[in-house]
Amino acid sequence: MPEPSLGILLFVAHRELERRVLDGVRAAGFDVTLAQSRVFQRLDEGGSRITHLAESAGVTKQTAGYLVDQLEEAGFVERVPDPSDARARLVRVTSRGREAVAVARPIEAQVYAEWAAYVGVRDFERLADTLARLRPITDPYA
Amino acid sequence: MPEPSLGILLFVAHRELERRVLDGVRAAGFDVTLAQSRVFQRLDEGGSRITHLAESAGVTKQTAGYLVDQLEEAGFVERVPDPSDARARLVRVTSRGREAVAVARPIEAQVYAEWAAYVGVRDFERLADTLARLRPITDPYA
DNA sequence: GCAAACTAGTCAGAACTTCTGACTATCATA
DNA sequence: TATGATAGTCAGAAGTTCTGACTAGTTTGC
Repeated sequence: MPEPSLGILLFVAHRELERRVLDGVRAAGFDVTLAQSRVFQRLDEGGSRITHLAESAGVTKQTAGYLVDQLEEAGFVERVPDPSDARARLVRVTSRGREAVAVARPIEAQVYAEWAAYVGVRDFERLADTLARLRPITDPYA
Repeated sequence: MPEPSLGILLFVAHRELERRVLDGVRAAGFDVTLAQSRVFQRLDEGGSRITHLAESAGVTKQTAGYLVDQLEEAGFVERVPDPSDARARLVRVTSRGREAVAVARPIEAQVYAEWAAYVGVRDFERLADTLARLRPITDPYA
């Protein structure tokens, strides 16, 4: 058992990355909360259903619906009918949402660059690769 | 920029580990919430101050105090005076708290074993090692 | 076809978590 | 010993998430 536990290490790394990106996006004038960003991040290019977003983000569909309401009101996403199923609606990123992504990406890349410089590019890439290979068993709703 | 992003990979790995351990601890009859467990995990052997717990868990000290109240009521921790500072009190794990830890540890180890088997022991150990080396810049309150 | 079971999403209400701001008690310092 | 800093709590509000019940639309099996 490593000390500190791998759990804490995963947690603090994720929290730091999330904090940096969210701070930057907010500083650029996009008013997003942590919970909103976690749903927003998981939107697929072609749009996602609420139920899928909920599973993917690990919250109930009521919660996902509530957060999508907020994102919609802020103009970051829109709901459109799902042509393949009249019960469902697709949540899609709007152009304003894409502007926020355009701010977030370079900040994320900057953090990765700092981490890679700190532990070495090779080890950083191995870290990302191993986590990606682990994903099938860590994220059943990938 | 990897796809999916490293942020999501860190998140899902942490969430899966946390879920497994928390499910197991609850199944053993210890009624703990996610927020409580996150504070509890960060207790030092000799006891921790509320302010330190708050910084380490990334919440305000009011929130940490509130969660410690709950943990105290459930019997997992106790508050004792800090001999070195009469303003402060130390939050310490009780014997009941230690029982919960005794349930959590093997579950955690089991998850690690599964992950190591899935990606290979060497890569798993590298993952843990790289995250540990990254910690100084991901966790200023280590 | 059509009734039964299932799925997508919402509504209502409660519980939990977290925050801001203000406050008391104690400590450190000059 | 006055001044500013620190540990922690209290009060109140906001944000997040849950359980349970519900409507509308889809799929399946007879």
